Amino acid sequence: MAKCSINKNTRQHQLSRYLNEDPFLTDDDLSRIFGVSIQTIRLDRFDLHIPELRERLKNVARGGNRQLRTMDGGELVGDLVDLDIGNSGISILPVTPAMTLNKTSVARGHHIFAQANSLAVAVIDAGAALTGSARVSYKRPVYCGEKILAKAVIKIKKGNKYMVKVTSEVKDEIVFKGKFLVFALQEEGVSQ
Amino acid sequence: MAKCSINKNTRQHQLSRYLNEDPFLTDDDLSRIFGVSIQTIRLDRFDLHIPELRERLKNVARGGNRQLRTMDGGELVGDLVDLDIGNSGISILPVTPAMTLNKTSVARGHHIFAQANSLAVAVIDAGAALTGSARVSYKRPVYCGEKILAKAVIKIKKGNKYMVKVTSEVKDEIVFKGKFLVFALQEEGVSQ
DNA sequence: ACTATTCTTGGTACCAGGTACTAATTTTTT
DNA sequence: AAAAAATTAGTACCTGGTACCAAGAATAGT
Repeated sequence: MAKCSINKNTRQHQLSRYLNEDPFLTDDDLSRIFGVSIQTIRLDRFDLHIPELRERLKNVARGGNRQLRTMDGGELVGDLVDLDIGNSGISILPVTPAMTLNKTSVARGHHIFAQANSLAVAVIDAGAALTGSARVSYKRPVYCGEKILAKAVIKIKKGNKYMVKVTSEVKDEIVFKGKFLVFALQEEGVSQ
Repeated sequence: MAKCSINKNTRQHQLSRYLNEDPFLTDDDLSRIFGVSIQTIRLDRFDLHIPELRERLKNVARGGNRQLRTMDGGELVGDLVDLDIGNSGISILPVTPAMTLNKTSVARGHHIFAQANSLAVAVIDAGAALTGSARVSYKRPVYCGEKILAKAVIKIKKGNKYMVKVTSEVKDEIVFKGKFLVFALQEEGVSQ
C-alpha cells in the first residue's frame, strides 16, 4: 500500500494546489492532468472535501461580491496618476465590461462623467468640495478595453468657487470634455 | 404593440437590473419573479445578450475579484418606479454611505448624475442609447439617508436625437436639474 | 504463493440549468 | 378579420456533475 498510497497522497496534494490556483478546472481537466480516470478525481475531491466546479465558482463569485459594493476604493473614480493640488490632475480609467451598455460594448456616460467629476473635485485644495453645475459633452463612444485618460485643470478661482476644465482622451483622441463649477467646503473636517 | 411592447421592455429592463444586482438568479427564479414562462425569460436574456447563470458566475468569479464595479453596476442607477418608454420615467435612488464624501455625509455629484443620466437613456425607445452632451446643475447637497426621486421627460425628438430633461427631488425639493442630449443607436437590436 | 485490503476504473441512472429548435397559442395592432 | 408580435409548450441534447454498484489492479501481510 506504500507506493500506491504515496502516489495517491501526492496526487491529492497537488490536486488541492491546482484547484487553489485555478478553481475553474473541471474533473475532466484534472483527470487529463493527472492521467487518471475521472472517477479517481471525484474520489479525491470527496476525500479532500472539495466541492464540484459550480459550487467552487459560486463561492468565488460570492466572495467577490462582498468586496464590490464600496465603489472604486476611494473618493476617486479611476487611478490618479498625477496631482498638483490647486492646479491640475490626471487620472486613468480602464473601461471594463461592467461599465458598458448591455447590448454594445460602449461605456455608459456616467462613468466617464464620474471620472471627470471626481478628478475635478480632487484637484481642489480643500477638505471637501461639491459640484455645483457642469456642462459636458461626449465626443465619441468609448469602448470596452480602452483606457480613458482624464486631465483636469483649474481655470478660475473666486473665493470658494472653482471652474475646472476636464478633457478625457483615449490615445490622444478627445472623447469627452467638461466644465465643472465646484464649491469648496471650508467648514469642519478639513482635517488631515 | 404599444402596450405589450412597454410591458416587455420594462420587464427586460427590470430583468437586467435584477441580474446585475444578483447574478445568481436562475431562469426559473426569474420566471417566478415576473410571472412569465421560463421561455420568455430565455428570450429576454437572448435579446439582452445576457448569458446563462453559469457563464455569469464564471464572469463574476473571474473579474469580480478585482475589476469591481465602479458604480452600482446595473443598467440603471436607482430603482425604476415608472417607465413610459418614449416619453418619461421615474427612478428612486436612496443615498447610502458609500455614495458620500469622506468627511461629510453629502452625496457625490456623479452619483446624482448617474441616476439622471441612466434614466434619461432608459426612457429612449431604442435598444441602446448614448449621451451626447449634458448640462446639469446641483441645487442643494443631498445627504446620506435621503432618497432622490428623478423624473425624466423627453422634450424634443429629432431623428435619433433626443433632448431629455431630468429633475431630481428630495421630498418635493429640487436638488438637481439636467438637460441631456441623447442619441439612439438604431443598429441591430432595436428589439421589436 | 495466497489472501485481504486498498486503490482505481467502468458503467449506469439521475439531476440542474441550461441551448437550440419547432410549433402552437395568446395578445395586440392594423 | 387578418397580420404581426409576444408568449408558452415541448422536445432533443449538452455539461458537469452526484450517487451508487461492481469489477479489476496493485500492494501488503502472512
